Amino acid sequence: MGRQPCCDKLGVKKGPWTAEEDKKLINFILTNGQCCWRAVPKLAGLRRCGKSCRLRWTNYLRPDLKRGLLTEAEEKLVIDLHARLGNRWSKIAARLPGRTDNEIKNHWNTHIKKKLLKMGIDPVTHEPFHKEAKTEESSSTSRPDNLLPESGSTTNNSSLHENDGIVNSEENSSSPHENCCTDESTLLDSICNDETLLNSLWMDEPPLVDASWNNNINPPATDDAKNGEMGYPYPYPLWEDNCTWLFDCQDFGVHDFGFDCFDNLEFKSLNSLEMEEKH
DNA sequence: AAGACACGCAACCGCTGCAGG
DNA sequence: TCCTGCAGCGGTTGCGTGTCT
Repeated sequence: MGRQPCCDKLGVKKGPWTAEEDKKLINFILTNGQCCWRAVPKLAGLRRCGKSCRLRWTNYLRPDLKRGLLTEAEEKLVIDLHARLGNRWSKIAARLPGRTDNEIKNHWNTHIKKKLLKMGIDPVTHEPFHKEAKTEESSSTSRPDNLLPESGSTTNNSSLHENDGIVNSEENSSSPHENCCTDESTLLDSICNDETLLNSLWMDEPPLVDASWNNNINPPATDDAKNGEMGYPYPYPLWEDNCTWLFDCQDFGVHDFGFDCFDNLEFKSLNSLEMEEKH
């Protein structure tokens, strides 16, 4: 329908971001918050597509991001969530504070998929291959785990819990986890038997960590948020806790950017300034 | 030491869903 | 109700880096 491209293709830069571009984007978002992404490149003085800016921010520059490989616990959680949600990486990422959908997707494709294949588990259905072959013969009754109902149908969480092939104790007797890896099964079981966690997993609400960012870098105020919503074992990433990334200069010299202003006090005042501006 | 290959990650592309007019 | 524009999502690609021969 002649829809405009998301950005003016002419003069829009592609490829890896430079430190200078990162600096501009960070500066802009820290002072203005996340507004209309389409307008960001212009306002921030970047020759980038708004989409590209959003991706760069959410996947790389966001200060609440955890860096480094997924922990074993996170990996297990990803596996479990994938069994329930399928390739809905953003939903999965929403349950893993500090992790991005892209990161999880990459990790899945490069690590977890291979692991599962090695274990003889189909990474798509989370069923052991031999079992899958069996069930395909009498397929009408079986349902791949990744075809679970949309999260809108969360009215009967307990029944889901009981009936889900992954957690079903009956199913566990012939589960891939037991066959292939007791460590995996132990942890998965512990996750799956955690009613609170499971219920929360079926809720369609993202954890507060994301909400905080939707609210433009303001740290959560509630104790719930600090303790980790839904009883998550993960420490809730606070802005103050995570701003250290700026000083780590992990991939570029933040100090070279003139970001020395980013000490805790400055962050706090910055936050309060933003709050004032909004009111 | 150097070339080939494999791997992992960042970024892009195209599609979808949603909100506003 | 339809159309349009936007943000967001998931699949895919390409490049940088590490490892092997």
